[in-house]
Amino acid sequence: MAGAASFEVLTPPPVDGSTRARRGRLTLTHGAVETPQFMPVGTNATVKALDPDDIKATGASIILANTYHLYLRPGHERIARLGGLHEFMSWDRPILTDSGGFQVVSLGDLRVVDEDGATFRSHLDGSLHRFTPEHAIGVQEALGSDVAVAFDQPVTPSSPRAVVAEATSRTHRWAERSLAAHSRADQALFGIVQGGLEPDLRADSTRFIASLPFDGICIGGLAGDETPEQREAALEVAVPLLEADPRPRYLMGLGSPADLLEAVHRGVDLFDSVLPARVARNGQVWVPGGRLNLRNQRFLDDPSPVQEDCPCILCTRFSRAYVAHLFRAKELLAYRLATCHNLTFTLDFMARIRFAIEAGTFPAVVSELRLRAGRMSASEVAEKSA
RNA sequence: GGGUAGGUUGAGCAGGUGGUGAGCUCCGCUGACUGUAGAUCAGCCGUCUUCGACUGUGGGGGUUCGAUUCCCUCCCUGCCCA
Repeated sequence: MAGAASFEVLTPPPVDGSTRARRGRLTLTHGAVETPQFMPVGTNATVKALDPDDIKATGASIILANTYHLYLRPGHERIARLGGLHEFMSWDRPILTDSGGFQVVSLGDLRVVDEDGATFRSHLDGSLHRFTPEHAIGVQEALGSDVAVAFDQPVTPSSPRAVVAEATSRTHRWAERSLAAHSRADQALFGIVQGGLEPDLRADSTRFIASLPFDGICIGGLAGDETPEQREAALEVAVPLLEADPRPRYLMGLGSPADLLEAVHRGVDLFDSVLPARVARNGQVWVPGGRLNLRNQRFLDDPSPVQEDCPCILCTRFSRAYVAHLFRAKELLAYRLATCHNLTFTLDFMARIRFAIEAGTFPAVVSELRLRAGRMSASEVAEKSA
């Protein structure tokens, strides 16, 4: 193992099997991350609309940046010359870089995958760029993130079994190459499990990735077009195989409070997603029990805060009416305020989860947390807990 | 007063020189968003009994089988000249 990360389970799951939720601490070069934890996404070395003080105020202890985007612009070598990613973006806490693997699926027609790597046509100017596992690791070492991630080939969860099988086995070969290419001693390296929604492929992939000396295990290829039930089933295949594994489990790409809760319940430690920030920029905010669309007419005359007990700048200083006005006027402050709120809500939700795990009350309060997250209706929660 | 260009669904426009104008962009309404090609996208946006029907091109009148189009008249607006 690279040795740049240590993970300690502070509160293991209860022996009665009522939950796999666990409380841990991941220590990285730039600081400790209390788990379960959510990582806001800052693809272009910025969490859109926020400055570093804003990000800290949300409670974030680690953020995610993107290898592919920063390679294209402004260039990883330039960032290295300028002192590395932390210095460049003035963020002194941990950073995890995604390898660019996600762009293999998200860029769709702009890329071609072969055994050696992926060729992208830049979404910025159409130029051609080649990503291999070795290159993705080299770029991440230049960026100097706390955690680098192996280059993988995710596929849409609903893909045919043959497609999933091929991408998964290729991801395994790329995992070994990523490990072999990695040399930076102050940077951890996580490997990525694939396997789609096929239980046997998911299990095989989990065993294979776990057999390699990574510092953490990413569960990839989800947060796509699968249903929550399918996703949870995939987790119930993968996580038990990692039960005795000493490393953190990171479910890539999840997002909504309800999804985070269900995944923690099934043993996941780390998350990232653009969802809270994107939803915020598009005018909607999370509140206990659901979400509000601030562009709705009814908020124009609403003097109340978005959420009574929220410590964020939006809720403590402004009314729903004000931010509703800002969204209509397309004022830049709207995006900042709403993003601050949704990230604060998400990170506060994770803090509540951690508190409950520590207190040993997590199984007892899952229903209450589901209600807060807004996935189930009040009656559904009552029914489930009855 | 004379000349001239115009008056199209909340706003701004397109189109239409005799054969059924509901087309665009804003605005407005609602929804979606999950390892960010996203401060984006989608649906709706005259009325109704909504797989359809009706109404609508400044007002009134005329010609015609049929008028947004041609004729008369009036009203309103911009610009130019007095």
